[in-house]
Amino acid sequence: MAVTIREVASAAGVSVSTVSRAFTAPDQVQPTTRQRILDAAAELGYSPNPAARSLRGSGTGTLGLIVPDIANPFFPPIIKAMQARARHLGYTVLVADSDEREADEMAAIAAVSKRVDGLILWASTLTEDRLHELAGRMPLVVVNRHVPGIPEVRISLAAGIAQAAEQLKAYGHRRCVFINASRAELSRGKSIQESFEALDLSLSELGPYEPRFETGVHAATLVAAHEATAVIAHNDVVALGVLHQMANLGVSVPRDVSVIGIDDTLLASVSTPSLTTIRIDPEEIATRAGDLLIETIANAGRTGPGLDAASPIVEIGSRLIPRASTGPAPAH
Amino acid sequence: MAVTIREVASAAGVSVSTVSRAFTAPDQVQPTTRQRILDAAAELGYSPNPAARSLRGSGTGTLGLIVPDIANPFFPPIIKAMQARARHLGYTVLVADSDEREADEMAAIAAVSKRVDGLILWASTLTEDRLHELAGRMPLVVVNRHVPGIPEVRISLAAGIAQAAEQLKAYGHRRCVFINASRAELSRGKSIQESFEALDLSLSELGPYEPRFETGVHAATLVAAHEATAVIAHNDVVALGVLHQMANLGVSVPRDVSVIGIDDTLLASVSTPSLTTIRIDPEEIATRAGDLLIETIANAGRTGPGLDAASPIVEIGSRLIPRASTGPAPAH
DNA sequence: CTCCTCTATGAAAACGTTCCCGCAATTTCA
DNA sequence: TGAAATTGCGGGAACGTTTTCATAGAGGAG
Repeated sequence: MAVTIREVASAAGVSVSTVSRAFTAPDQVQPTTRQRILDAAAELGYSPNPAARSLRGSGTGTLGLIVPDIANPFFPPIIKAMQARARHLGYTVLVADSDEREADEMAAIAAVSKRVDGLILWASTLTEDRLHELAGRMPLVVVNRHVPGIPEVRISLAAGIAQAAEQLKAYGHRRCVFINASRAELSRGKSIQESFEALDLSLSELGPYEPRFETGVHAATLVAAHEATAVIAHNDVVALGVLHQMANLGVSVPRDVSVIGIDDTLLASVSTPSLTTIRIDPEEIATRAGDLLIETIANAGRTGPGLDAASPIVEIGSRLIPRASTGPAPAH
Repeated sequence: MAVTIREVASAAGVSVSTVSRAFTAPDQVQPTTRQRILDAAAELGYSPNPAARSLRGSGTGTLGLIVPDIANPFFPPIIKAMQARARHLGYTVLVADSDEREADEMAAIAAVSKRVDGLILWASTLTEDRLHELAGRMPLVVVNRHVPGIPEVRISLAAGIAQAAEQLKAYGHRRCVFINASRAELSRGKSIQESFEALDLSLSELGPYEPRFETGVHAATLVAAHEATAVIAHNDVVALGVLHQMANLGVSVPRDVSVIGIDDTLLASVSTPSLTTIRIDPEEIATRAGDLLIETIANAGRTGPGLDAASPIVEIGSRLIPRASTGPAPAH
């Protein structure tokens, strides 16, 4: 039914080998011949069948991306950016989500693993052993997870947190609250606590909770008890919960209390007041993770799997996006 | 490198044909033999290679979904639901976005078309001719687009709009404003205008604009001039723009003005005040569209392409989700 | 003029399945 | 009990590529 390489070959008066080469190794075929082939292909509407292509062993041309939750507003821009990057590099991206459950993640991996050349696992729930085993079978990149020997992209909130502390300090805040729902990026390196202490700001930690809107609602009522004038939330959704409850309590943001989110999702820019937040650039993370995977794939082909030198770690920074939910601390 | 059907065959002491049958037509092989094969396969960690499988002609086991914009918060829940549904039915979903530009949509289609058994095109920008041509080459389902002869899922906002009108009427509103940024679902059937007129409510239309937050900000300032006490926005993002600007203007929602969004995205439930909106169930639409495509694929295999009787149209309803952004009209 | 080295091309194997045929053994029916 | 139908399985072609190997011709060096 579909037009095959053979038809192109006979239309151009060459063998199938030459047609194949005209596409995959254009400089191995004489310019005039190549042009004739390309013309014939265009005329017939030919494009190579990826199934046949990958069967013969040259990879699938597809990258797998497993995220915890596609519907979490943090991920769609990342998916979009990775698609764009991958398409630019001649790859397709196959996305699946794990629902943050190990069983579902395994199922997702099983479903895509044979269709892709490599996998990006975001905040994987798998054990270290399983990840190593998987890495032995196919190129792997983990994000927001550290496993020795596996290439990794890590997000560092340090810069963003430091800037948040600087801003709050400059605004005259003294006592702050952090609503914790366990972000892997925060458990590493200089902790949020240290960043605040360095500026002589007190920081109380609430939680750990689940990263939900209701968590913010709940935590907001506790802020007063801590005599705090600023809140940093686990992410934008939680921060919006805080905003919501503050409004209910008749507490004005930012006049009485300042609120800071994390992620800079769409939510942050469309809330009222617009939300000061710590941005993690989706394009950067998508590009770096995608490129790292492609590099890992190339290396696997070259040196064989398992034989990795120091597996690379790339770090993504963050920065504060000041908006309307932060302002001067109320005069005491 | 990977374990093939041949190794399973020799491990189980049968031919490759039998192993193949054990997986694809289990009732054609004797139970004891089948079990032996399944055991051997499990032991070796065998799973069939999709590339080889699709090469031989039995489809790719993948559904293609092209949406205008992955990062639009309306789509991620739909993508997620379709993935879940498809996995349940033994399919994988390959998602791409068109950025609402014809050229990009063509590129996206070209990139995925050879890898999928069929395509779901959401609000396609392609011409009717192109769509017909495409439908001749592969199973196709369009959503939010009407093309004679092509299976279609359409969203009807009629019920939701009617309920919105009912609620506003009951709350005592008289004059309303609709912020238009061209929704295909509204241009069909009983128009929004008619729904309101039927309840003796006046409705002024603003726009058409772009469906952006800033559109809501802009439109909000115009509401007072229309002496309206209720606003229906093109979607939730625009509605949040309205909320934002109303707050700026010192207009209280819902005390002075009621606001209604469309889509019931995450935004609606986490805004302050929470947003009354018209919900389109993502699970329903994903399930119906996915099932329709699978059905279309099955029919194409049976009767050959192009030979379609009446191509089915399935309609998805909508309903009002009352939240805190609507309330009694202010006493005049 | 001969031999050698390239370069451009073709022939054919291989990739891992599925599925059509064919064969034997078993069951069914008269 | 014999013929016919059915069942369970194996052999092998086919799917559309890529890639290795071989070959023919073109040049270049001696």
